[in-house]
Amino acid sequence: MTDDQLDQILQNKFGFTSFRPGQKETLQALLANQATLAVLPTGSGKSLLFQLPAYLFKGLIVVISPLIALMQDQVDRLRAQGQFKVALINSALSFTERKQTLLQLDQYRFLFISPESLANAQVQQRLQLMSIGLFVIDEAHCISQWGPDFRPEYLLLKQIIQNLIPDHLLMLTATATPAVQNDIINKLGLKKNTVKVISRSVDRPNIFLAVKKVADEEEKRAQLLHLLQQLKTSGVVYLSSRKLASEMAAWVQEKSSLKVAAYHAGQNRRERFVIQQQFMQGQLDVIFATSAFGMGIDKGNIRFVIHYHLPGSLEAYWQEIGRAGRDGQAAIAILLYAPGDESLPAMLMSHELPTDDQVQLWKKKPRQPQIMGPNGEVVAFYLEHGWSLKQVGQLFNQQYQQGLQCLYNMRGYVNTPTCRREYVLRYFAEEMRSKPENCCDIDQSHWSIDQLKLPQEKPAQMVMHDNWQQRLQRLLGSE
DNA sequence: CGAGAGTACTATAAAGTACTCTCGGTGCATTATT
Repeated sequence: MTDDQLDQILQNKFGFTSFRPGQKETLQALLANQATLAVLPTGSGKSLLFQLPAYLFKGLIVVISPLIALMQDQVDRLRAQGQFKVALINSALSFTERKQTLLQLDQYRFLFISPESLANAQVQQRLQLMSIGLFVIDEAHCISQWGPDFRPEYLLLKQIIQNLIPDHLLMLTATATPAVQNDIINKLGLKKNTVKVISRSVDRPNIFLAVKKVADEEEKRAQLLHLLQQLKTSGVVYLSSRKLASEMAAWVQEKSSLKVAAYHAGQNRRERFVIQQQFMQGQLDVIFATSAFGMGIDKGNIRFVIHYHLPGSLEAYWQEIGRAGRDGQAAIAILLYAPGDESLPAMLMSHELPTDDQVQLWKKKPRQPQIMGPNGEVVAFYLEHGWSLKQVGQLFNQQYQQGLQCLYNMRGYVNTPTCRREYVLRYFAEEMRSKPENCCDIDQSHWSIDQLKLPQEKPAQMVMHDNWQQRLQRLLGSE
């Protein structure tokens, strides 16, 4: 396959005249039969990387996706493009729908599926009978981030890939340090030198970076309100507590003329969906969110992201602030920091590893995972899937050590005496090529919000035509 | 893990000490009995 042929497919089938940076290199690596890890920032057209191969390879294209909503998005998009041979398998499907899909799987070109559904033995047996042209892991950093302690099915992918033997393997992510890249490769049982890594700069030069150090909670609150009143535009405030997200939203609603709402996993899916839609359509100015808010959010004109709490890693921080300024216009990221803020993320990642005794006890009474504390079920999962006690111990230990290191580096960002952008890029093993005019609060110690010339959005308005009920129905299934 | 709130104790009483309690993030999947 020559360059010209790729260009032609792009033009004829997708209507684009040229590839975006990184796209062609990734496709060429796949064509050269290399397992490929593409680290490309949001907006660089990652979907094309599993859509275009439908014209390059025979066989089913399996896409692993972490969120049902993401799957649904991709499926909708493909269907809108006229590609109807698209299936998805997840818990939103009824039993009969799922059975039908599995039976007719050979009529499809694409299958979107969660790692949990893929772990199902029947699904795997069915896939064994098919030839798989391309196996894609979307949001591949989840293997490293969520695999060990939160969604252990991610760590089954290694075995599943070895069983299914897909012709091609593609891992996609927007944010991964070299350490995370290696972790992904290791946890999938691949050899580092057999994987082609394609990466582009993670820099987002249109986002101004700032840290506001405050003395305590009270000052932080005041500072937040002050900032929101100055910004007067569309943005997200991230917090690490559901309760506080709701409380702060209510407080700001009362103290200002802004239209705001909270968003976290404690709300039901309907509520969350409506809030997200309202935000996307400009009916809400500010969302007070936990880390539940983000993946799959594609709103171009988010002008600011404020962190009320310290995230546990720079990767997480960079992903969260990366939701600002997607339209390329000026945006700002502000981290509020009070002494001692490290303790909340430290707590969130402290995994109480059960003792050997407790695991032995669980083995005798397998139906009582609660004897083992918070992560008992995850430990039990690994034991049931053939891990040894020692391996599980090592896995959790490694996760904990990495977490500590990440938090340490996050704190480094807060305290860095030199350019913040330089600090972040160094963390992602990049060099800074050019400094944006408005870079960060270290370079411009007398910065002000006015000077950044953030485009002003219209204040949030109520819009009556709402066209999302159908989509909601699909997301919630027959619930 | 660790901060902050609440409670019990002491035994001149008041305020300090020691303790216990509570709270804190992300999503798949939910089919079953002793």
